[in-house]
Amino acid sequence: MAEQHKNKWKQDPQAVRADILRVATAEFARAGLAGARMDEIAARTRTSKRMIYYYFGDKEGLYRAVLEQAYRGMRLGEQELALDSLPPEKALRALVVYSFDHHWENGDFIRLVMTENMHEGAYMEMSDEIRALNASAIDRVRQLYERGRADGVFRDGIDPLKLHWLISGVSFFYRSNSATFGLLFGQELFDEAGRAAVRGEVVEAIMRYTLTRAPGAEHSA
Amino acid sequence: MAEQHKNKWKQDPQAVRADILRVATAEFARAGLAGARMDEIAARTRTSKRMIYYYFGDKEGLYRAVLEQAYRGMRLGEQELALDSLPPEKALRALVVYSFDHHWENGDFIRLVMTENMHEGAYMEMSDEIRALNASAIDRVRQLYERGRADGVFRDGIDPLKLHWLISGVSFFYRSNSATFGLLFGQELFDEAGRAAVRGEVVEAIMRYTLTRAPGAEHSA
Amino acid sequence: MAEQHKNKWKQDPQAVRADILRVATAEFARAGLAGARMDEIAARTRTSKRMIYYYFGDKEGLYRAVLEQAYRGMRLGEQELALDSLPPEKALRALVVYSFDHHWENGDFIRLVMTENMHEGAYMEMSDEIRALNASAIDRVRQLYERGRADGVFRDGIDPLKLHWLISGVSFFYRSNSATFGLLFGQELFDEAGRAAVRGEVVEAIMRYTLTRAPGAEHSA
Amino acid sequence: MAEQHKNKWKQDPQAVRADILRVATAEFARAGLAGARMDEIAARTRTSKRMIYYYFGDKEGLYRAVLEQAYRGMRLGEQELALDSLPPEKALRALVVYSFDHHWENGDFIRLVMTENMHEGAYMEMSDEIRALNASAIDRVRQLYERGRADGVFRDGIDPLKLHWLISGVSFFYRSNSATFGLLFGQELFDEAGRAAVRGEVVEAIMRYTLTRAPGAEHSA
DNA sequence: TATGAATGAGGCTTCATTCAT
DNA sequence: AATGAATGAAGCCTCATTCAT
Repeated sequence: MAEQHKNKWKQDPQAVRADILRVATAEFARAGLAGARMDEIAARTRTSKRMIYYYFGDKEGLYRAVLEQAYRGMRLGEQELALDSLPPEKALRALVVYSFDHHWENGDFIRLVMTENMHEGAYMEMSDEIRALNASAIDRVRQLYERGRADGVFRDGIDPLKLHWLISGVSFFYRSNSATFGLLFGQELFDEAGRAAVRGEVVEAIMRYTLTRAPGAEHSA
Repeated sequence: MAEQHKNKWKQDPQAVRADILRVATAEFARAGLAGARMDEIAARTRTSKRMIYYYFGDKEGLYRAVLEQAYRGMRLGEQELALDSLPPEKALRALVVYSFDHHWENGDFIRLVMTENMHEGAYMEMSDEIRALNASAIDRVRQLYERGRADGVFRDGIDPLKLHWLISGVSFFYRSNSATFGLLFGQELFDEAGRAAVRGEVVEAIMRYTLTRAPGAEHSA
Repeated sequence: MAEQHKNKWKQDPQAVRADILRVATAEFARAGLAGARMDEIAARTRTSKRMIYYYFGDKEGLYRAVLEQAYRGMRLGEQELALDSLPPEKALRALVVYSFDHHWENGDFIRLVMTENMHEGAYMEMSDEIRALNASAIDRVRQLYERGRADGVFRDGIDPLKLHWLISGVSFFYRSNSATFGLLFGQELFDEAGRAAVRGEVVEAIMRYTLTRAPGAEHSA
Repeated sequence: MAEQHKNKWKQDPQAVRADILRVATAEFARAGLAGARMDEIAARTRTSKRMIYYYFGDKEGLYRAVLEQAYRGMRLGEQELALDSLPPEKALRALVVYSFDHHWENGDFIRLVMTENMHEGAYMEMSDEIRALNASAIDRVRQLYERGRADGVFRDGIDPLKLHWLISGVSFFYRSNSATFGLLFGQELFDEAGRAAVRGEVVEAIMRYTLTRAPGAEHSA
């Protein structure tokens, strides 16, 4: 009776795998690869420690599976954003806003990527899937940029890859370094209002970087 | 042979402390707090494991000392940059270039800050010194911005704190996430030429964000 | 040869636990909490050091388990003494004799209690079980005393708790301080004959403390 | 200036020794031989760790010195009690009361003797001085008893050594086991009122054990 | 006589992983 | 497919003690 929550779904390998991955994601995100504890994961799982090894081989195998799923989830989320139906400038604004918020809301993903970077990308390197997933990300930016340049809204000479890098970078950094930056320069940058303000400036910066004329000119005209 | 370099300079506490910190910085930067190995640090030191505990108490105490020294070194380095003697626009360009390069060259610092963010800034929070060190960083940007605004080169309405955040953010991210970003989108972004190109775009973005008129106008005139 | 007795009975948790407790009891009794060595315990066990931590968590957890078992064993032993079938005076004599001998024969228990008192009872305080066990001990004395008082053999005004304390005290002290007392005043007090003599005097003292008339009067009459 | 309390009395070996012994007594009493920490002692001393080794050789040497001093102090205290000027019965009452209170007030001594008994008296055995000190203790009881027996107040057949043992035992036990006994049977036995009550019963028990007639008869007559 | 620095040996505990059923 | 028991290797830390000055 005290164990009633264990083994609810015997004979459902997919569910067991998903359960383990859910718990492991939280644990690896919390503590990194070295800091994560297999015991902790097993304890929070609906199944036993033995099953983790059965399904994932070892700690690194589990970590890799977690990383892959995290990237998959992140990229899938991005696809819900329909940029093609918007005019280029609005689409770019939407993309930046989305990127900024999406990163903020996915702290576990951020922390897994930080972890992975601490390991010099060694585990991501093993995963063909992750690279395939990201190829499309850059395409979206490229198409958007080309569309805007054709319209004359976006200036020439911008490398879509660097534009993507810039947008990702500030979005990522805002979340990844919120702890230290908040401590050093004030938590106000990271509360509800501060986040809106920073996001506004990020959009401003990206638009000024991209647009032919200064942003806001459309309003003054 | 493995022990040949032990105990060369007995009875020099400052040197011993410095030696330990040097080695520990590399190890914590390499593997994070959980992944670092006291044995590894001790082995690479001119002294013994016992002395590490003698001087720093425990692993966390050593980590804290490493973190403090890393911030100290980073901020001290920044002060060699003389911005006041340059006109605002050139000074800002110099600041961005310096920030970008300085972060790139200090990978250990970057990785320690990543580690610290994985720990939600828990150890930095204990250090009054670190906060004191960083207070001046923001002042430099503020003074520069005010100077440029007075001259009319910089537009109104920019928050120096957010400007500092933006510059730090892209500089930090370029290094912190070079592994994963390079894997996903090509290592060319991070080789010598790529770095120059990215740096150029970063300067461009910051200048466009800040200047009253579009950057490069000075050249075309 | 040193390892020949390892792992004879795999997969029998109760036996493993019991084995560990048996060895740990001897070690903690020998050297106290600080002086006991986990390595020593592990070495004398049929299992490994790792299993001690598996079952008992840490050194203090093991010590607590040892302490609880020691009290349990001591109190269980006492229950084999049937006092109700004897007339009060004889029952009290039997109780004192039993207490005196029982303490003497259980040196490990004595030393564990000494250890616990060195720690101000900190570990016993955590154990509800130990307190429950001892509640009955005082009841037995109370019932015996009431019976004797009803018969007029025991004088009025005695607090059963203090009577219990007195009996326990001398019984405990005879064993706990035999080393120092024997060194200072002669080992003869603690050899076979000396023990019988002291026990006789202890009984005499308790009876004189309790009886309405002087003890031995029954013989002279 | 931060160190002003160190080294106040350079060149006064006796004071330094006394200072070390004072601190070490508290530490060994607190934690026993194995649990005591040389660092802790050194830190609380007005001198340095090196001096402890200089004066006492090693930890065991220091412990022995502490033990000897503790016994010396205890026996010296006892000599202030003038029994010869009192009639035997009153003298015995005074002796019991004194023993009970004196033990209670000297918790450090009690704990050192407990410690020594955990070590089977191994260190006391090395000290001729301690044995010499205690020889006189038994003499005092013997003389008192003989005096009382000559008067007819004390009954025949009592062994002064056992009488001494009995008095010491209950006095010692009351203090040594107050933690566990208090936890098991209530702390009231050990508060101010409880202590007075227990002391009264201890006196009662010893008097009933010793006197020819029942105690209190003198009052009723 | 005095001190801060240094040390080797050993202490407790934790980890990812595997075994027996 | 599943579990509780078991494990070896290695982790961090503390101890009494001694050295260099």
